[in-house]
Amino acid sequence: MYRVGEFARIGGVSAKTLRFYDEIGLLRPMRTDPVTRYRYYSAEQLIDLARIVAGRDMGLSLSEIRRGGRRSTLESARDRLRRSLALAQNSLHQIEAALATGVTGTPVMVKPRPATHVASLGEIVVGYDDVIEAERELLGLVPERVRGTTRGVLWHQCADTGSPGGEPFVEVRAMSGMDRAVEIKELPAVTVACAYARDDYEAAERAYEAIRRWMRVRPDCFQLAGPKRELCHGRTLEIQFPLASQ
Amino acid sequence: MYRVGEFARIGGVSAKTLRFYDEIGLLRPMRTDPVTRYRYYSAEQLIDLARIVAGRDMGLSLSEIRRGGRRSTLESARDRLRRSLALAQNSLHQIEAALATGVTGTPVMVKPRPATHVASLGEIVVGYDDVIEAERELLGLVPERVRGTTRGVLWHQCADTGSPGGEPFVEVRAMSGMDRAVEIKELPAVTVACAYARDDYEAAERAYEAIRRWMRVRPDCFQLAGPKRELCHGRTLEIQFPLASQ
DNA sequence: GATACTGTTACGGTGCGTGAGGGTTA
DNA sequence: GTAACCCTCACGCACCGTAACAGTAT
Repeated sequence: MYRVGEFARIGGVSAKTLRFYDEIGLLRPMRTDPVTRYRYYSAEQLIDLARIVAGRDMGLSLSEIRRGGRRSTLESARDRLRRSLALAQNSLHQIEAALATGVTGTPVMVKPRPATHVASLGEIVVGYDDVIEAERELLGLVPERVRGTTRGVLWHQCADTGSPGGEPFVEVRAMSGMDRAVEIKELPAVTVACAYARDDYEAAERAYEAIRRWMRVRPDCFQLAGPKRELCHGRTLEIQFPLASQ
Repeated sequence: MYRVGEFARIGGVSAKTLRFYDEIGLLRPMRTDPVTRYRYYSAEQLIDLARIVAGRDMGLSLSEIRRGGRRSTLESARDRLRRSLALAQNSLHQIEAALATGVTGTPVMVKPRPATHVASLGEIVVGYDDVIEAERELLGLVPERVRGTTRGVLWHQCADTGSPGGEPFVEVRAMSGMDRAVEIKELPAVTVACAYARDDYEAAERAYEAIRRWMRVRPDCFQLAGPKRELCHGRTLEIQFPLASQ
């Protein structure tokens, strides 16, 4: 019979851990002195402890260990581990990229975006002033009560000319009651890399450059998937690059 | 100005998270209505939120994020990530090995062992009965009051003959007062893979086989480093394979 | 008697998720 | 009026580490 301290030393865990396992009923000592409350463990219980520690090392939770080593448990734990491993890998990429490109840059974050219904004029215009004009026209055609809160510009890369074309859009909540000139389409759900800029040209350029650099550092992870989105939140601009994770 | 729900949707986090960040002072809303306690965020605060989320995605803790993106912070976070990545990789190996070799086998665990002083006869004997005999002799030569609680046998692999030789040992607490025939040596600190068996021959064989299989599945991680140890805890046998992590 | 154990209780840390129960806004 | 918001508690989770204070084994 061993007391906690020695049993802990032999088993390679802390006495505190053993007390905890006792408390939650995961590994009860063979005998507990009813007067002193001292815990006494038998040598055979080293086997039980080994099973627990082995499970812990495989990333199982204590309740999974308690349920015993069922195949399905192990499989779900494996999937969980794979996912968290991918996340950690990604974090490592991020951090190494940040260290490489300088710490103080514009922050770039990744987030999933749900699908949205938007209205647009259905045409792509080139040139800054024309985009502004098109936006004004669009807002005139979509009554305020059907508008959602999101509006901005989709920037298409014209494959032939190489010059970017803009397509202003507003989110809409209802699909009817619209002028015939506007076209309703769906912005598909997608994960985007995004950066913010205060609404001036230089800041916007810096944000674009930050995302471009961010993507250049991870060419193996992400590819651009679809037109870039420029969203307008009051005075703050949000630049989104849709990503296809690869 | 946005209320928490909409700000959360735009920023890609939950309203709960925003309330939490407010509570800990990480991201205070621009304005809080003193009567209703409603939180109101400005568009510019999306930039602050982006910095937080980007940091989180890099695996920084909230307090690290709060301290701002110092280079040293990022470097220590990177090291932390590398370590936890290695752990997770290892867990994944373990679990895949367990799935491959069958779930219900003898559990194998890894643990670090501190260095120990032991007494032995200084000779390696071959044959089960001879080992038993040598052990008896050793125990006769080491007085009980200097013995530690650990005793067992070191199994050396004789390179020439290929046949294993056993060397019984007992842990000692004092280095003096020993018969001249016994030799004091140090079992070095080492990480071991271990398995337990009830004290019969078949169970011991199964435990050996379990560790061998366990190591075969991970040839890239670990190599055998030194003589195997067989420890005797009452009726329970502990088999230890010293590992050199590679 | 000294020292090395052991006991219990309680709090802390990470980053929120999940209600419950009740006001507020459009 | 009625959704759809929002608020503040307060607890839960996973796995122990770390005191603090007091009794126990050798």
